[in-house]
Amino acid sequence: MSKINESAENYLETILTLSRKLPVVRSIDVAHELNFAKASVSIAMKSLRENGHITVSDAGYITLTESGQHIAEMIYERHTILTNWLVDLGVPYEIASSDACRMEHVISKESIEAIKNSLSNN
Amino acid sequence: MSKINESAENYLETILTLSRKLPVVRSIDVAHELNFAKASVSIAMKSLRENGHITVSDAGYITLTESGQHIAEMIYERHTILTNWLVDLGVPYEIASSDACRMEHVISKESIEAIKNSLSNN
DNA sequence: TTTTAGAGTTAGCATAGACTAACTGATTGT
DNA sequence: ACAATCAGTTAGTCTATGCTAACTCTAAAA
Repeated sequence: MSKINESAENYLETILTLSRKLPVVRSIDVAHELNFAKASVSIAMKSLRENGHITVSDAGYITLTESGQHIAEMIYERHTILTNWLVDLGVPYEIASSDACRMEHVISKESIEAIKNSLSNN
Repeated sequence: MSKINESAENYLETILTLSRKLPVVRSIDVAHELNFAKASVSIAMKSLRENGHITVSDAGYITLTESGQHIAEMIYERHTILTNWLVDLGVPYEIASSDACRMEHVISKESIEAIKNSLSNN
């Protein structure tokens, strides 16, 4: 369990968003989504599996465990908050989203909460 | 010249801020400021020197070149903007500043401009 | 049935960026 | 003068993360 880094967070978030678009999520889907080599994804999935954040069926279908789901949703929420906030400030969606993708892994709980609050009472 | 990465940006920013606090800036001062081993700083300074972002005197005094100064000021401005913005939202200064330190390297020109504008007409 | 394509894995490599240990050279204190 | 300290450097290590090349296995196509 545990042991989470920026890239792992990103993979988990990607698995979550893909699971909303696709009937099943495989390594290859993650690779295509992120434009990574499938070998890189294979290794990352192995590590996520070993750390208990995903399970992988015999058919290669990836499912988030409770901890994986938790992390993925947390990161996804951050992504949404940051993107909305930047878009509100007039930043084009594509740029806002790609900035959010990088900031979501480094911002503190406190700051995210503060932004979230400022969005609700705008 | 050129060739700049997140860690180099951070070193340049640190040299700039130290140069405002200290009569001269040496590698060891940077190491203390960042809590890095002096060997790590030595290697980083070598690279900054080779890329033309700093010069180092015989006595070991570090000076930013034009390009180094330019980058350092840009990052420092981002740091200030991000910190102020978070503090405005109610985030404690220490947290705001440390978040800014990580976000300043990954946010786009467009987003920083947008935040800057929102700060001026608040 | 034989070939081909798709998916996953492993081995080996590269870069970035930190670290410790050990050395050099200069300065300082006794 | 000599030892101790301080600053800088180099060598070698480690982790994180990406990559390509090459292999396996399965399923589909001819």
